[in-house]
Amino acid sequence: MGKIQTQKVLVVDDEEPILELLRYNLEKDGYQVETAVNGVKAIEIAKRFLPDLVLLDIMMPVMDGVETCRRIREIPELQKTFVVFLTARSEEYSEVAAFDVGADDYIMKPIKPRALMSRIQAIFRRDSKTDLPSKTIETGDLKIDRTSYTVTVKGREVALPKKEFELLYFLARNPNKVYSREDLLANIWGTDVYVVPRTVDVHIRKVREKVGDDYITTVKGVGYKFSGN
Amino acid sequence: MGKIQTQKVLVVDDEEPILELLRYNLEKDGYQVETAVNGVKAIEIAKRFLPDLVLLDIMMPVMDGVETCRRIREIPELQKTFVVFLTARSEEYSEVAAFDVGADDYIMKPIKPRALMSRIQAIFRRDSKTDLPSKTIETGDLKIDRTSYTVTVKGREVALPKKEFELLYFLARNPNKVYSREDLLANIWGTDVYVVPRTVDVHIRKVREKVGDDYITTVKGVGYKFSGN
DNA sequence: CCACCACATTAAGGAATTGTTAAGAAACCG
DNA sequence: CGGTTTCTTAACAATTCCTTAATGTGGTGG
Repeated sequence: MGKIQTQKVLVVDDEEPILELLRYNLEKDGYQVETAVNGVKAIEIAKRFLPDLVLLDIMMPVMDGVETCRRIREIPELQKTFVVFLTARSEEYSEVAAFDVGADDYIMKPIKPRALMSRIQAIFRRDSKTDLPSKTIETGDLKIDRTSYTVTVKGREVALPKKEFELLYFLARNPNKVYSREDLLANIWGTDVYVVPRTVDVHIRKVREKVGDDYITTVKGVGYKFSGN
Repeated sequence: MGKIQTQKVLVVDDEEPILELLRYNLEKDGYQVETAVNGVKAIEIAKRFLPDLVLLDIMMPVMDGVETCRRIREIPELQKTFVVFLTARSEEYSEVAAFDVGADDYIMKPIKPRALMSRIQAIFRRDSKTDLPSKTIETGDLKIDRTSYTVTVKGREVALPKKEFELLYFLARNPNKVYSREDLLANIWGTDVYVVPRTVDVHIRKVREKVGDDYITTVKGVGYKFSGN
């Protein structure tokens, strides 16, 4: 496994054990690692270390991950740097918010090292940032804009509440893929909260009410999917 | 509610109240549960019980969780078993060691039963995803896509109800192999429900009605087979 | 040629799943 | 704090799907 890597990774988290866990696994895979315990120090280190990838905890004292990411994005030398968020809760910062400040990926804690490493490899593999997830998804006469949490249907703009938006956004990211209620709960609500699966139905209905019945299809006994026409 | 689960869970913790709490919640959700109060007994029980998941307290007398996990990983029959650590906040330092011996996840104490159950579901769901065989089958002008639960015949997309889809998908996975009605019932309906074998005929007919008569062939006195042209 | 057998087809009742609504709880916002 | 929006849950309605049994069809051997 001793692949020769020259990639530089900066890990930012306020919890010492997490830093060690990540450093241990990254170095084992041959990455060059630096760590920082808050956003301010991260910026400092980033300027001289010029990492290829920053792993950034969203919840931190002094300067949180979102703000740190925004500052990193302003540094000319770091234009090509990847930023990946680490987050414990789906409630406080959503995937949508993370992408909005220029994150390249979004990983939920608890961190499973093997899964994380394969995600990181995947990020480096798409070396050009051309295939960044775009800020909007467009199919037919539906436009989903994650910066404003709005959806435009046939030119008519509709504002969706958070859960409804994320539901539609999640389904639309993988058109035609069927997700069970449990899949949707795990991905949108997170695994740390429990809500009854039928709650999904209600949100589905509200989304349909607002954007029309033509986009989300029910697959009985299985789940829901987005049908790009 | 009473979904039939056959998943086996071994809970290992030195605190009796924790064991009871977990047993109660797991059994309520239909899991088959065994418990052990230390690592040595856990290994013993695991060898004969062959659990699908082990919930393992990190801090235990006699043999701690990390060592127990290492031993479990050495047992050939338990290669596919998930190991999830239970850990209190103050014990976070052990994460590195925990993942290094092959843990699949960790859950923080104090345990919130509903969140725990949702995490456990997520773990098993992840598993069932990975061992699914190739998601789409293509032969001639028929395409069967398990991701979207749709079948495409000569470019025309048809939606099949669950049982019909499963039936077609199952037959198509082994073209030209003849399955008796009993085989099909056992594999698609499962062994714990009884339906009369002729029910299969009705489903076969409905599938033919939707995708055409050219794909499923009747072998008189034996059963049905998928004929890849 | 007819009786029998296996499968095909149909229709109807019941089972299971999803749609819809409303009400209370929780989060949000001045 | 109020007032408002959003989220969750539970109840009931609507719908789809599954199963069964009854009847139809074609082939086959006596």
